[in-house]
Amino acid sequence: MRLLIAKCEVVYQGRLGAHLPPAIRLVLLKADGSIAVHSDTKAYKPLNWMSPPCEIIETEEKITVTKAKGERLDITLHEVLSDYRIDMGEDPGLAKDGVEAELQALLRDRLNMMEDGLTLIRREYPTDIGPVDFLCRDTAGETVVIEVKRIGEISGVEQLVRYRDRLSLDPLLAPLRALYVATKIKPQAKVLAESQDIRCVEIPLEKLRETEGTRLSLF
Amino acid sequence: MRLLIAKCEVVYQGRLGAHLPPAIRLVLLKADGSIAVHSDTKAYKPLNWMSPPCEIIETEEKITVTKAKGERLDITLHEVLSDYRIDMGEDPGLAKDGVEAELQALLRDRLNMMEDGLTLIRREYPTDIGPVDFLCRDTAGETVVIEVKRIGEISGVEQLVRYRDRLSLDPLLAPLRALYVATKIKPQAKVLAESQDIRCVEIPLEKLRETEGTRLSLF
DNA sequence: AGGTGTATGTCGCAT
DNA sequence: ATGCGACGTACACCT
Repeated sequence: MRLLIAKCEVVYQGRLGAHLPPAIRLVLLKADGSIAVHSDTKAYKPLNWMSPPCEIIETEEKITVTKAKGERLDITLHEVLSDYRIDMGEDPGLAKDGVEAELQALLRDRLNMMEDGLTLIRREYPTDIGPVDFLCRDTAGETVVIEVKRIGEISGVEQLVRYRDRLSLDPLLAPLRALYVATKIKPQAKVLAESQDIRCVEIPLEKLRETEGTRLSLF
Repeated sequence: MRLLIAKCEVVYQGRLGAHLPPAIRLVLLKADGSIAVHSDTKAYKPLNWMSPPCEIIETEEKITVTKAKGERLDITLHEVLSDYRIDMGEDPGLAKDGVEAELQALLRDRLNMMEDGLTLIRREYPTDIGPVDFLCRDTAGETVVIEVKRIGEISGVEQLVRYRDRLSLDPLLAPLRALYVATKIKPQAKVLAESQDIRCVEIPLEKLRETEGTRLSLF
């Protein structure tokens, strides 16, 4: 990694055009071939950047970065205040939990936490407007379309309505109803869901984790 | 701005959980009160971060960051390799040339590229759920509700459906139909649009730029 | 390579 | 505060 602190001017031309007047900034050149220009504001976001693969050409007073599709970043260095390099070695990487993928994996083995007696027809059931998280059958033999979200917001309800409408065109799946599952569902999303005859189920992550899965409990 | 390079271990608990095993990383503390942990990969994204407002408490071997809503970032410093501070002064900020705005401006003078014989009733026609990009009349005297997007995705279709539903309540505007215009429209959005009787028109940006506007050609 | 959905998305702006 | 749309969204995952 290379940390270059300099008074510089930046021009980006690509998906849009952008210009940065001269000021002192941090230019961050990573080992992955990326480059980013940071000011002392904007939290974690750089003012300008280019992600790999890109070509970085450097002279005494200019860094020119180009990408395949005609994108271009020009950094004019007016004064270099510091130029520091360090070898960081390999990064062991990041472990995450609590994302939608984990939720789905947990729920797959705990279908009964969403509703008693559900059996799985298919996970990621494909439709031509996108995949349904879970397609299940209930004890009465009705098909249940399920959308899972980490945080249940309005847009998720709309997504679910689309899936239900789309699948209701298929006579093999009728009759059909929908279920909205999230660790937390926002009040307005609940209102919208209920107005669309969609049942909401909130399952806190801790509760999911502390229980054994249905599948496991069979053995 | 402060650039801290250290062998460190990071734990984030908040909207999700994340853990970083010990390794050499860059800890970036900005004047805006933000903090970000960067590795030598991942292009412009930090591995972990916290944006302001947040409270940063530092001891010899630990940085603890907390936010109002129970978010928490713990950085354990095993070995500090470098600790550099610099005053960057005010940043003059970023000037951008928008693309969405340009697209609309170009189309306004080229209504016939969306559909032959359109006349403009109003741009940014106001409704109580937001402004319609273009409201036009066609050769048959029908009102046409138009939504313009740079990239045509499903959510744009939904937006357009809401506008059409809303405006169809106004007897002065009936009969009414909708048109979805974008430089590129995604397949799933097309499917949804057509199922809602919405016509899709794709107009590449280059094509827009190379043509003269209708308005101009009148003179 | 292109399409789709997720994100600790973030960032504005309007309500 | 919440909702909604835009972003050079970036990014992983799939065909």
